[in-house]
Amino acid sequence: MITTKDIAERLGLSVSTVGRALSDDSRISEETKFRVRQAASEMGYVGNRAARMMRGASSNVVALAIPDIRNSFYSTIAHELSKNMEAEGYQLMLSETDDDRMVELRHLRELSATRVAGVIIVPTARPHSDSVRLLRTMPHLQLLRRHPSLGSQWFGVDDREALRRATAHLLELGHTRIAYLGGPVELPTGADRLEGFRSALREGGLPDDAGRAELGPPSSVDHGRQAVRRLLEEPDAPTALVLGSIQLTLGVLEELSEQGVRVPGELSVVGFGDEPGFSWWGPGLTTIGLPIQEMATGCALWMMRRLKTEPSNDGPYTSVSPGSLVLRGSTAPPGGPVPSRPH
Amino acid sequence: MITTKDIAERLGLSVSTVGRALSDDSRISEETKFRVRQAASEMGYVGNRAARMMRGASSNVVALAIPDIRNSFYSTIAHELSKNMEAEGYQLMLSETDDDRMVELRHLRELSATRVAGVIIVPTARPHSDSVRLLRTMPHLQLLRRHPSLGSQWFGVDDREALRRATAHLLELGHTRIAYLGGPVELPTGADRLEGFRSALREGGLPDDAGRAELGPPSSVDHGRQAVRRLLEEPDAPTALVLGSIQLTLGVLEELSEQGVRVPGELSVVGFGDEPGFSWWGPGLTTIGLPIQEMATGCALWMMRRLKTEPSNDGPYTSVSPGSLVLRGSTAPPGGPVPSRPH
DNA sequence: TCCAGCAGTGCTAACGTTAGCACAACGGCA
DNA sequence: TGCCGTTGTGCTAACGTTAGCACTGCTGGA
Repeated sequence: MITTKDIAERLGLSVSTVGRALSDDSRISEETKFRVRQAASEMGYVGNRAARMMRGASSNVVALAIPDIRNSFYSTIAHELSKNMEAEGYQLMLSETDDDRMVELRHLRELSATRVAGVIIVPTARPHSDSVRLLRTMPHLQLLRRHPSLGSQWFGVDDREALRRATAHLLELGHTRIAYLGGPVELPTGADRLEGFRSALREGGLPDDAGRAELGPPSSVDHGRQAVRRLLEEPDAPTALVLGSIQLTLGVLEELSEQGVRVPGELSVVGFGDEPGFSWWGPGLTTIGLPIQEMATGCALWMMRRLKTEPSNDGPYTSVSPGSLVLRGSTAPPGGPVPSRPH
Repeated sequence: MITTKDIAERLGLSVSTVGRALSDDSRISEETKFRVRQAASEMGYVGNRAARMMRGASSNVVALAIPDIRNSFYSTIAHELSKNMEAEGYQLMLSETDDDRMVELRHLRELSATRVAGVIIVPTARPHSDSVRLLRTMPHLQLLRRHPSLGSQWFGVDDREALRRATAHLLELGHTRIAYLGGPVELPTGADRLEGFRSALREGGLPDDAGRAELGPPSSVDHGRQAVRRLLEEPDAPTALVLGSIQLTLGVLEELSEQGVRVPGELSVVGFGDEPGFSWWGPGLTTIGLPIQEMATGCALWMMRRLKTEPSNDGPYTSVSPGSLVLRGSTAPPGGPVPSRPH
């Protein structure tokens, strides 16, 4: 690797002069600057960031710690972050935790050793105490999920309200046997979504046991398939289903397609998220649309500002809207399809 | 940040001893090692990788440079890479090029400055000469697309064969007016896929102008919608359509759904890739399934081996199978649906 | 008794870059 | 002529870590 020393030797200058010429220091003559830049370019010089960091410069890397990049939820976030940060000269480190606290810890250890400038994290259900300790030593921002012992900086969706609205929509259509299928309550988002579902039922004046809630092990496509299969086999099967995760939604849709369940005739369905295929699934999936892009952009901008200015302006919690319910054909009054189909 | 010096001062030792204790040097007494480790843990010491790198250690970061992480093609690759590398203690840097050679160049400059251990890249159509120069200074591996002036290490799909098979399938069903909708020929993959389409037509004994090929600007969902709309409005509209990109496929499916085109009655369709929604689209989408996961794993293993051993064992090109055609309901003889539906 | 060998530790330099200070050469002004 | 400020450059130290070498006691054999 070419260093400033190599350039200095070739031009008969000192490393200081070369360094200053490359950083466009006003004390260096234009002629010298030109010669240095010329030589640097010819020799393919690329500054060593590790050495700069040792002189106190901070790294230009921000890490994104998420469960699984294949989840389009997270890939959208990664994309928005990357785009916004590239413009500012920052790089994105990707850490997949697989929702495993030990993997999360191993990643955070590495990130800490690399002295990343900041971390944007979707924490696991119960992060290891060392993870918490490590995170506290670096600028960090929680995304979607919020763990109490971490910093108060958080960006996310109003999960409770989102599920309340989705459930309320089904109640308005006249459903009284509604099931909810969501992720584990151990996750803050899982708990919030369940609570949104329950509060809608209460507001609708339904008895506590009217709504069935099936909460999962870590959300997965397979779990969605199995859960909906069990649900439909029960004697008093629900007439409507609300979902609380993208992965579960994907599984449920596949299973319903395969089994040929009539939607919304036999079952009304409200999905979670708005993936490419949701609009063309069966009669079109009514779903909870989330403002992922806005959230990710907000996240990126917050982090960029945080890294450029002093950490004094730490505001309180930040949250974005609960998104909006995207109405398509998969929801109707119980039993019958809608009298006059919309759209 | 805590350094070895801080630990040394607290214990009344020298930095050398502390450093050696932490790296489990055999010359240090067990008692000292214990005390050092204890103190390090208490004080929250995390080694500074930048300093280690200055002493010749290589970084533990491998970069993945891809057009867009939102494309599930690439997010699957990122996931597999991340998973395989985490096990070996490597981190993944994500660089989105947006298929823009200048963005690609900016990223490569940063990666070079960070002294990443290696780069796995899906190059843009015509990388900047500086990009080529930079890549040559680091261990790199081309993915999917292959640029001639870069190293010979490549992992990818047999695009030509994949499209040849897909087209042959339509020919076997009796179609004679087949359209191909793919990405720009400037991309090696675009050219290969088009060539596969054409060669199938030739083998089928069709005249050169039998197959219409519509090649796009950078593949996008919108372009897919518009292109298929134009195609169907033409006087001598094709009876079958083969697609050459995931994004285009998504756009085409949306448009066909909206317009209510009867598939496979009016039009037979073969998609590209196998996304979650493809199986439940209309009659089920016949599509070109790609062995993305295997490819990504192979890629990760190659890079890990390359970084651990001397770069002597550089084999020649590596390629994986062209995948397999997933037969579903969207293809049938021209005009009529299949007599006896499979499955 | 003397020295070799060993265990355990410290000193120092080096990695590449940058910032503070020093210094040389020069022109202008009193 | 002497002094000062300016311009352009060099010297040196520092960042945190590690590896080579040196040093100090101590044990054991000749």
